[in-house]
Amino acid sequence: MGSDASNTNFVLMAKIKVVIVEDLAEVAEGLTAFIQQDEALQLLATYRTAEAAVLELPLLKPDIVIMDINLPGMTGIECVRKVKVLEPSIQFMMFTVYENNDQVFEALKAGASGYLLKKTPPFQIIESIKELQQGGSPMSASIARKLVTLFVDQHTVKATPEAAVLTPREKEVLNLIAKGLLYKEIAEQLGISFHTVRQHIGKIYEKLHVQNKTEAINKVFGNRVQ
Amino acid sequence: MGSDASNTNFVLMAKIKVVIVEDLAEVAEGLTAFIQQDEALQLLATYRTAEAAVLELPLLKPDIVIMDINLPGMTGIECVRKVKVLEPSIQFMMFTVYENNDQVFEALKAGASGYLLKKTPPFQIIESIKELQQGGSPMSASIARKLVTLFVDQHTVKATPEAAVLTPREKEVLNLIAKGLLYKEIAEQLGISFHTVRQHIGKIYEKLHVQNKTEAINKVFGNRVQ
DNA sequence: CTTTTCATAGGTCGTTTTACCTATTTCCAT
DNA sequence: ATGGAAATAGGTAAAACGACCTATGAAAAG
Repeated sequence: MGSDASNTNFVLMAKIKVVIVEDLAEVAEGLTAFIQQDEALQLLATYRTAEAAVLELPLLKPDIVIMDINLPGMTGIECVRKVKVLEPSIQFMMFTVYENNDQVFEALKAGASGYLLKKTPPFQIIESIKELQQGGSPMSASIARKLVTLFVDQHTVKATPEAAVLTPREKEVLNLIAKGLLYKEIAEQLGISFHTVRQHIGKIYEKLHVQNKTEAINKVFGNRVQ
Repeated sequence: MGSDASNTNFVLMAKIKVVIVEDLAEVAEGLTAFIQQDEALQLLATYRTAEAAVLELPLLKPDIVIMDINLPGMTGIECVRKVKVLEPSIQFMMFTVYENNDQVFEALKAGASGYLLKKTPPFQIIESIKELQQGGSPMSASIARKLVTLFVDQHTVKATPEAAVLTPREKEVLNLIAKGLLYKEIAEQLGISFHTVRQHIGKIYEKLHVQNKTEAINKVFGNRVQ
């Protein structure tokens, strides 16, 4: 490996192969300039649409793709999803002006690993490309906060007004519901009657303002489904 | 607000009040130097132990605490947990050489918002303090990757042998079940009949070897209950 | 060209869940 | 000691669910 680097003793490793997918010419040109300035990076191509990228990326097999989200036609997120199943080794860095919660989470689920805002200073963009190549998930601090908040919400029994009202016994019952037990099984496990279980569950639903098991579980344990 | 900045037209906002909790003298001194060099930051104090910090932080009320994790006696994580309940407005930046998964997640659950590795270059540490103050969650790219990986694992239908058997339509139905929708609501949403929904769900249960909604959700999405 | 799978639609029947009631005992706080 | 909530137990009835069937058209696999 590294035979293409034999004519220079400066670059010891192969250059990081980068592709840009961005419809705005100015943004694409700006990125291009920064990338071309860096010895460790090699810009392979720039696409204006997700449709073009979907066709070409699996053939080009770059290391890193800088992907705009709001593209005409297919979104950048959809593009990541499609390419990622074909070539999971390609790393995607989302690049957008917006920091909409759902977009962030959708992009990550689609297979993106990095998420930068367009206001990120150029030197940090370059730095982030290298971090992404090394297996990191570089992201703007405000984006990271969204992930942290979600994580914390999911791993703490919510201290929301609603959940806080549940009595210890009710929380106990709710935990057993979440395990998938039937009313009669919960009754047996807790050594109380079937009717009492129903009574507890009714109170839980009332306090949480929900109508069924699944909603209650989603409400008290962080909701992991969109 | 800002009366203490009236004698200079350079600093428009109050300085960011920083505290360091770190037992290693060299590390603490290094951090101190960087912080004191920056006009926007003000170092209030440095503590050598978590025990001392727990007592003093609620009184000092700094904006930001740079917190080492591996302290003698009480850990930095435990310290964050204790102080955070008393003064939730204090923002904690974990600062450690290790990037152990559990430690990262425990620190975030305890209430930390930022997480830097000690190898982070000084200018980035300073930058991160400011980002934390502005409500972001600055973290090293490798730390962020841990969060992203966990998030993706939790929000994708598991690649278990069982779940892999589900058809695209079945996965779609399962996602709607997980949201707490009724059969008739799923039918409406997908534009198919109530009977077809039952048919899909029956097949899902059969393939997953489960008997009801909750078990199916627990099986395919990571188990949220202990 | 046949077989299988998928997605669709339907029926029946028993079980489970949920809503809406009443009621008793205990314990805690005013 | 009285009022309130928590935990217990029960009844009734409707809605939702799940098991077990059949069946058809399209698409994929053989």
